[in-house]
Amino acid sequence: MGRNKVTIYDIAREAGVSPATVSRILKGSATVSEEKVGRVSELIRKYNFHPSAVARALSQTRTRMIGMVMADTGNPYYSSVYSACCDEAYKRGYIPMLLSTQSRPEMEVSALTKLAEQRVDAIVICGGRVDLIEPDPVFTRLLMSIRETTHIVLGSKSRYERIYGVSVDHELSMNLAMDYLVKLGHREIGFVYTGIQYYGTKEKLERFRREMKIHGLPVREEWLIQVPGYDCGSGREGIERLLTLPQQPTALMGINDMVTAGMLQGLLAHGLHVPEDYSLLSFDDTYITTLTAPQLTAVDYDYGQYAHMLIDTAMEAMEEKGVPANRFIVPTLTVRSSCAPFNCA
Amino acid sequence: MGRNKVTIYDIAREAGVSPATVSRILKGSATVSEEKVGRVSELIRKYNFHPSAVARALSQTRTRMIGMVMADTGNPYYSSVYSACCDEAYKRGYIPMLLSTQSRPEMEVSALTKLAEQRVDAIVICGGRVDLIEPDPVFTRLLMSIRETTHIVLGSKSRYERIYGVSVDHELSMNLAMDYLVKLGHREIGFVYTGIQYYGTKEKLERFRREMKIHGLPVREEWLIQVPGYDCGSGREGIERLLTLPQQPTALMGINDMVTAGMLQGLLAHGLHVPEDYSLLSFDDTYITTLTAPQLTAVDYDYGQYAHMLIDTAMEAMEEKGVPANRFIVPTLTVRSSCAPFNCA
DNA sequence: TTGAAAGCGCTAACAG
DNA sequence: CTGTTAGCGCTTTCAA
Repeated sequence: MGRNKVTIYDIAREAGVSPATVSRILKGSATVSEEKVGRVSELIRKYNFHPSAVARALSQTRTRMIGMVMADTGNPYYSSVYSACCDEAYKRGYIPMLLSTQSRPEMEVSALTKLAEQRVDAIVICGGRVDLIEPDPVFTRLLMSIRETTHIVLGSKSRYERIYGVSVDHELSMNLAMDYLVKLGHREIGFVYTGIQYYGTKEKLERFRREMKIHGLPVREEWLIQVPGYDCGSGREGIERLLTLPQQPTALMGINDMVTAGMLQGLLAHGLHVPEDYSLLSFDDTYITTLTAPQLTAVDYDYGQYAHMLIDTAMEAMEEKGVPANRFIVPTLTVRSSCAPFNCA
Repeated sequence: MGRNKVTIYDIAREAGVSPATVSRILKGSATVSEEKVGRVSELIRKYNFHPSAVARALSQTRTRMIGMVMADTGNPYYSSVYSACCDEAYKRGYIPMLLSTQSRPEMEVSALTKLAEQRVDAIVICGGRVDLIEPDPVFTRLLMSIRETTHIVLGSKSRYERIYGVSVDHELSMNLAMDYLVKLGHREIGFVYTGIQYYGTKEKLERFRREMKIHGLPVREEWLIQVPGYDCGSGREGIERLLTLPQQPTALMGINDMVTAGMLQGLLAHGLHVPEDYSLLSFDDTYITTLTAPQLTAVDYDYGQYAHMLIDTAMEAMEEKGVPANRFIVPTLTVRSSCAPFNCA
């Protein structure tokens, strides 16, 4: 099977032209006579000829593929980013090659290596070790070596020369969340989080403390609850721990939609009501927020815009334009039904 | 950038050996002297040399890539299948190239065309027009033409010669669901569904009617509610329509997890309780089922096994083994908290 | 407007 | 065990 692939040589021979002419017709160079275009086009159709992207890539020393390394395609956050990036890449005539590392750090190395071998024209990395506050030296070295031959764009802040970053503004995200809750009258606010080793969490936590101070509210350390993962079960666990405390906040934030959905489950399981007993606010605003009852109010990133900037940055890097090292996307707040005003008795 | 890529020629020259020797070392053919292996390996490390998969593919006329066309990577069903397929492909030394068609039929054509041009060794197609009961002639023709050069495996039943299928057993799924509900004492069962143009839905519906008859239960047509999409909003809409009816079933099934989550929302919004007032049962059992409160009881497909069979079938097809045209994966039922026994008064 | 010919970077006989 | 050589299928000067 497939051994008998037809090539431009076959087409050329049968059409009585040179392979070069077939090649020209394939890419639509106008410098070919109508007549030959017709003959060749017909043969292309007749044989269902699909020119080999492999041969073309070898010859042009570029693949028109853009590699993507994502921490976890099962996570709706990443799958949203990915979907949007696909659209953007297609629009520009590129095809995305996604490698998911399934949250396993060692797979980041193999993913990057594979993409380098595939000679993708650029690599977009979202999540994983690039987000670590404490950079991993081995991984950094790999990144540096690949950067010599392939353009790299991170879906987070870049601290590296000649590696670009497009990042959510985590601090502004927290601001939005806090402002909203405070405006609703909440003065006692808790936060269920995970991943302090990552920038996103660290920045949110720091901004949380700062904003509390600005608003003249006391930070209650026991309401800052660290859980093991970004999943639903972690959210439930957070609530279990919270509910053992003698005093309770009136509003709670969860680090992402899954954790917050878990928190909601936990509260409901205890016969508590949202938003009557607790206001709940989430970060990311993936479709998860619309699946729960009540639906979750969440800080929202425009994934379309995010993807656009990611791919644009990659394109500009390839065109050797002067690209700014870091770009940020501005979060907004999408209000649904999980938060209510708090009126102190 | 990247123009100065190092090749096996550079390595060979500097090591004082032939390119062929470098090539042998790269793939680990044992027939090279220790000494040369050492010298070459060192240079490979020194230059961070990554052999070009493009050149290799051209030379071997195979890419070791397996293409995947998925209807909607945002849908957790497909992202689960994809993740599992990634693992399976990696294990076998293949790398997956995913193209999402974002549920737009016209993108199926471009996705297949691109994968054919990329010369992937096999293509796995999940969802989209291949699942249509009424096959699309244009699409079928494309499929037939690609099948001449590339092995194709469908994530559903295949009706085509030399195209293989790995499919969920939809009829058995419905059986499992019905048996469970009937065993709980439900006699009045409704079904919110969409996609009658697809096999999966048609088979479920037919089996639903048949099972009702077998159990001696009357089918109430007004409880078979067709909604516009596979999303949460459709589920809510289904419930709205159901609640206008004079009589109500005691148990409801939703065509997938999103629809069922929407149904749950709809019921809760009306002050109804699950499972006390209505039992709710879903199909697919993606992680969505664990995000709602109560968590959803659902018919479960083993995605790991599904992916395994999909990729295995592709491998066997490539090895020209005698592959059975269609294989099925056997569903199971995962019981959570959305169904309760029904005791007629 | 067209064709010849030299690559692109690797692999795989085939000799030696 | 190792080197030479001829592709793999397309693009791209360079001439004509």
